Amino acid sequence: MSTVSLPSPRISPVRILRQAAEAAPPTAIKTLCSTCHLRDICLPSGMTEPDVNRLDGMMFARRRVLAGQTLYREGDRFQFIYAVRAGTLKSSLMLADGREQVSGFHIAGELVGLDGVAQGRHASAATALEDTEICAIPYAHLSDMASGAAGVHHVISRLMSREILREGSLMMLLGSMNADERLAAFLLNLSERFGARGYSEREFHLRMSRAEIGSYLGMKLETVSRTFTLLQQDSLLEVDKRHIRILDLEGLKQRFDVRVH
Amino acid sequence: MSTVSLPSPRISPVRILRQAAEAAPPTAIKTLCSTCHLRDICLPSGMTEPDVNRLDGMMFARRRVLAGQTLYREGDRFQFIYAVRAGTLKSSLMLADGREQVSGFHIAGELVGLDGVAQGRHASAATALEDTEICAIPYAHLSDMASGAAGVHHVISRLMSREILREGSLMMLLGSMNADERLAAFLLNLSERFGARGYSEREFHLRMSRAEIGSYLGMKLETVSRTFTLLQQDSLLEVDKRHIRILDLEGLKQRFDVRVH
DNA sequence: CGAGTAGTTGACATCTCTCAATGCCGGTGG
DNA sequence: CCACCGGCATTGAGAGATGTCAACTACTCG
Repeated sequence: MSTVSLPSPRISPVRILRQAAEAAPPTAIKTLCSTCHLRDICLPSGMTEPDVNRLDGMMFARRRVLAGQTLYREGDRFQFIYAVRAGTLKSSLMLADGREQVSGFHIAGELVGLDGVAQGRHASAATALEDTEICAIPYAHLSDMASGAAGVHHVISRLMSREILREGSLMMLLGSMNADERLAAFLLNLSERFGARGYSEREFHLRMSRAEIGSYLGMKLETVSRTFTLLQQDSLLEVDKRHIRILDLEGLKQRFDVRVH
Repeated sequence: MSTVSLPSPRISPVRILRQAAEAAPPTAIKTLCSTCHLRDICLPSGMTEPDVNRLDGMMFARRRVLAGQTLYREGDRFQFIYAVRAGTLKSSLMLADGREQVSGFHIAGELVGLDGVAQGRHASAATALEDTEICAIPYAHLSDMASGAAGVHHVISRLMSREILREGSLMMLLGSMNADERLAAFLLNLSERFGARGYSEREFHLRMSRAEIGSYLGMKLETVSRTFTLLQQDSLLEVDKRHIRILDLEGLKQRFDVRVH
């Protein structure tokens, strides 16, 4: 059993997925940003106090999404963006031949669903990788609020721009790195995000399968697996299934700086 | 000599780049969105008339960027977003070993520079691939205007979200397609963008080198070249250096739908 | 005319994918 | 309690794709 880190230790990993089951309706629980333990890294980050109070006025509905359930699917009408309170989600596109392309992973304090703004429909699907809890933020309200408060508008814009940056760096990764550089970059990115949330940077539990990592990084699951053992042989990591311990953070950085310096 | 299409036929391709030369200071010429020939596909697209009039009030400065010159560089302070009036730009990141990673190409009617919103500095550089003309749009003013006009705010958000989508689909491309599928997808994407601007969908002149295409698509320039000849052998294209004629648009689509159906 | 840049092509090396076998774990049913 | 099964991960061997290095051409510029 993993002794490890990461969101919501109280959510039992035993509770298991029934693959297709639809997400439960919103519960009645409402949430205030100003008292949330994630307030400094989530939506309200960078807002002035009056703006955060305005957010509080919206009383976001909290919702649980069990492992394997979807929060929204490709083509669904876009109404909410979602803040992850605890747990992990993946974003993915279904290719018509049935395979999926994973386009991102989202952990506590991150926002999901911004891809819907352009067309009023979600361009990707979001699926929980473990039992997960989110806040549903009605985009229309947020948007209205933004036109009254420059600060809020700016925060939304920054969030979206950050998303652009995130994808830009992934592109770089896919475009010009080989397998071990990609995996190193991926692990370092996760490590950093965990660190920023107060979890261990050096030891964590992956919530995604080898296939999902592979899809995200543009390689096959076997290559992911081989690359894990390679990094382990080089004494950079200890890997036990999904449990990861980084032995040599610097070495890992160099591994992926080979190309980028 | 290419008889071909694409922006600004009046700009002579002969005028040549002095690689490092800095962009000229803004000229005094100002521009109105409401009378611009690109108004339906550029920034004002989707805005109400009063909102467009407000844009007119800002009188965007027009500016010329000669081939090879940069509009902004990685790390530059973010002040403007730029609308391409005529010509072609590329966005790219410099990897520290000196190589560049191209992250996008931009033609008339498209916007460049949104990547700066997140951090107040540009995360990429923009370089003209031919003599190019742009409108400089002061982001702060636009942003101010947005907090007064919900429509403007929404337009900005949509633009940014569209950028996210664009990158998302590129990721898919890099992640799960092989060389000929990538090149086919790239050409179809260009074809579509040209078509939407009233240029020929089937015949155009590439403004970027094989190396730039390769960087963008995550492959080496030799592979790009080989793949061009492959598509030509399959009678899907006629290629003469940068002059492209698509012989079989449907065939090309199938080529890249192999995976996506 | 000589030098430099861009593109094409060939031969070979390297990497990743594909296919297949195996091991491990947890859950289920006899 | 044990046998069996399904899902996930690991590993090996060989095939296939792309990268690397190098030669050659065409074209432009000075």
